[in-house]
Amino acid sequence: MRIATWNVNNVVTRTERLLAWLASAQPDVLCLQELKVPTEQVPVAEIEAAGYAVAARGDGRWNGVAILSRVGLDDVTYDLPGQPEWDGVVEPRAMAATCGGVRIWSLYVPNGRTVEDPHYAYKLEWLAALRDTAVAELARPEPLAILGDFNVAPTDADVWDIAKFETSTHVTTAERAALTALEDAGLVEVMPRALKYDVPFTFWDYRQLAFPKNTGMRIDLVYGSSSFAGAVTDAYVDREARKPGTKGTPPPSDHAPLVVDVEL
DNA sequence: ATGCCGGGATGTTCCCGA
Repeated sequence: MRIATWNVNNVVTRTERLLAWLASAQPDVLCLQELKVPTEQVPVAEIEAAGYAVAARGDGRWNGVAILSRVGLDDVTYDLPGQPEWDGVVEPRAMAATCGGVRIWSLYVPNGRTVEDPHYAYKLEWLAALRDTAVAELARPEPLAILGDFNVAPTDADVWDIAKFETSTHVTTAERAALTALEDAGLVEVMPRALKYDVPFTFWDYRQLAFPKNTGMRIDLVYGSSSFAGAVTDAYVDREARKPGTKGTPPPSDHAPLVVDVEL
């Protein structure tokens, strides 16, 4: 079974790339983030024509998550229990489904912006709610996988130059402690291998030639229950999907897909 | 050269992303 996660940075702009990637990578389940369109604009017909059931929720401008599956899509739930609000709204940043016997979460963790910004406190509250959710989900009988854009680099090696992040979010002690709390709850991180360079970055900014210079970050992560993590046979970042297309075609997302193979 | 950001609405400029 092949399970993947991809922050697509607008699912309408990226529909053609999404369909091409489904055809080439052949995932059984794909978690998407940053749909950036209202739920009704998600290209459900095109995705279904490609052989996938889809459940999605978007809010129109930012956020938005989806799960695509060709191995069943059951018990779909939206939002974290106790998910904090932003500006009075529970944003569409988390959803779960049971696919092929695996309980799967698609997550888009808040960015945080700067450590002084209220968005950063929101991010930490959000990660605390995620930890509580993980505890509850680990009590379920199925193998559990939590995939998505965590907006946290687990170690200093997971950004291209830690010296550039002295005052930044994504690398703070508090954010990393939130990841450690997930592990303390019983989750295990599934580490992808690098297909090029030493660190399997998953994000490269659109600006300043970040992709060709490989000034990237590893912020899209996969955590699994021990039953899931123990069944992983391979995991990698598909850098090919981050490359620009031919002239005149839509640009890539700024994130690359993260692919996990499991034999359960 | 993979090559100097991209997407959206608040719209012809600004906010956001990480």
